[in-house]
Amino acid sequence: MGDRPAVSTPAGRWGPVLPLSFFRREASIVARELLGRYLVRRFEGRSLVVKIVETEAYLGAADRASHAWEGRRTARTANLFRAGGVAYVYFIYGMYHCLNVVTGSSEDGSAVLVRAAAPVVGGEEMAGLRRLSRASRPGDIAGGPGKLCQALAIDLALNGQRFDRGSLVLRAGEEIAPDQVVTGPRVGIAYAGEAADWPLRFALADDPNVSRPRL
DNA sequence: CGGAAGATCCACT
DNA sequence: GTGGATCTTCCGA
Repeated sequence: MGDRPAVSTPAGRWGPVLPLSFFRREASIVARELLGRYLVRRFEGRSLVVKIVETEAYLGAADRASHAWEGRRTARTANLFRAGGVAYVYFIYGMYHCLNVVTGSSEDGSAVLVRAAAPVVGGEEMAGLRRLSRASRPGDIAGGPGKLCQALAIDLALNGQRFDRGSLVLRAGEEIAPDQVVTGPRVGIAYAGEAADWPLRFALADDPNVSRPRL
């Protein structure tokens, strides 16, 4: 708790922009502290805003579930090995993208997957980007990593972008009390052996936008 | 150079 | 609950 960097720059509408120092810490700490933050996407002249409600930490070379497992460095994962504060976006299952926030120091390959968020501004436009005529249930807009990227028009064009400037910015948002956070094993990584059980998934308790399986 | 698998989502039974 | 969509990425041969 005492290791949170000061975020006292002049506040914009959704709180101050998170400084690069916020990201350059251990991935599980950043994953927990990203809950309640606002992700502001500038797209075609408008702002789309969501509040992060679910994250997962990926620890790098020692984590079999991580794309940086055993230090793997490929064209795809290059941005994972940069210093914290940039985006790592990848394409999966032939049709979806996933958004990661790179954490820690350069070379350690750690990151946080942004799994789910609550719509705050631009719900109508996000529903359109998702190709939903209307959102019928909570979580339809951004209740999963693939949905979130569709809703915010995130694709490989944003790979490597900084989160403290540009068209995808993280702002301080709300302070989340520790008893509002629930933890569990990560989703979709059963192949990862011992790492599959590590409690690196974080979510806001009882938030309807959290993806399945519920924590 | 081929093939298998994937940090997902949706429709259908 | 199950399977199909869809294609990049990566590893092994």
